[in-house]
Amino acid sequence: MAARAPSELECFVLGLVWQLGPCSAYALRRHMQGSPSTQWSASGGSIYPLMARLERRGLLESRAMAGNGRGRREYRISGRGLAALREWVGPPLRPEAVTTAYDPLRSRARFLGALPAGQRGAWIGAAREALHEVERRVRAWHDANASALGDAAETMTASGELDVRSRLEWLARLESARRHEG
Amino acid sequence: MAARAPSELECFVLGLVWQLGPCSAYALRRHMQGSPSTQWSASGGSIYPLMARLERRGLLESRAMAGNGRGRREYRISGRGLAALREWVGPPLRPEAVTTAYDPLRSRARFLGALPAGQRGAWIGAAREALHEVERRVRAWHDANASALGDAAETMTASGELDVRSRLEWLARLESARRHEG
DNA sequence: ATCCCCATGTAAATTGTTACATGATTCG
DNA sequence: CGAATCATGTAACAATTTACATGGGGAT
Repeated sequence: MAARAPSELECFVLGLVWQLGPCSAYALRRHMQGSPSTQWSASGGSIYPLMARLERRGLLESRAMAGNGRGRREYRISGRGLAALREWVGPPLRPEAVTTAYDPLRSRARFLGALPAGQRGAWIGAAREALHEVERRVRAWHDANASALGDAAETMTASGELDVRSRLEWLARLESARRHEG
Repeated sequence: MAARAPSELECFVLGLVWQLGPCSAYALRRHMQGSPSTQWSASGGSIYPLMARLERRGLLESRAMAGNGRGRREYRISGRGLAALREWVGPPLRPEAVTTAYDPLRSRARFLGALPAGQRGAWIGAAREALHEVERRVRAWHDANASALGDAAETMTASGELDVRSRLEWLARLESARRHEG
């Protein structure tokens, strides 16, 4: 009867509840949807059943919220929940797991050579422009949320500013590799 | 009766067939499994039905291979397949799509603060070690496959050497952000 | 009263994985 | 021949998304 290991999204939500403090499922969804660096859609179809599940397993606790809505509940992380979060974060990742599992930009860049030569530069330019747009959103989010989160490192990972910078460097290297061929 | 847009994995396989030239489904799987920068497991359960599907849709063509195995077939990309590949690669990605969609390392790093303070440095060290291991595999793969692929940029994106470098920089910045807190 | 937004929930479809089954070939 | 390996295929399962349904509250 070994309880199955929680999924990535389940642990991620657990982490968010830990980080944000007590909040409703709806507030958590809004937070995820508003963040510039989200890996999941935070759709109702995933979040509501997921949080109910986590409560049944004793990783979240909830109490009914006054005032608003249907069975509106406020969730907080339990002691067992924090332990589960640590069990998820802590163990070192295997080499296969430190490399990104799913990445549309890289997948496509890999076959850039299938495009007519004249289009490749424009493709890279458009990707850089999209990344700059993300950079702007990250800054805006950072300014709006810096106070709500903990330390600087936490804010940096939550906003995704680390990610954007890495990707811009990645793109620059790709461009320079392409340039050196003529 | 608009044919649905091919999935990411379907397009990725299309790209690989284009890049590798005519090959069997098995050879393609081996290539994917041997590559250090794979985003999919390349399991039989995904690849075989997928390539049969792509052929039914006219994006791949195949002919029976002599000699070996059951219905062993050699696939090549068709004209329509190349067009579909270009339609997938070409269009600029929206900002939401240039950011990685799924990333275990970043997900966990985001909640590093949930670990006891004394464990955080070790966690980052272990992640760096795992990335160095990937770096070694990338180099070995690069040396073994450089000749089989086209230009330098193609080899770099296929091996994932761009990715490892970016991630090591990402990790270094994370570490430095954590250090500046005490 | 009605309309719109907040908030929760459900059902179906999509996509991929794991585990297994099966057939052909090669090698001792 | 028998075992290991190459090669294809299937069936059950898991996770998430999309689209939809529903209910409560406030504003006009």
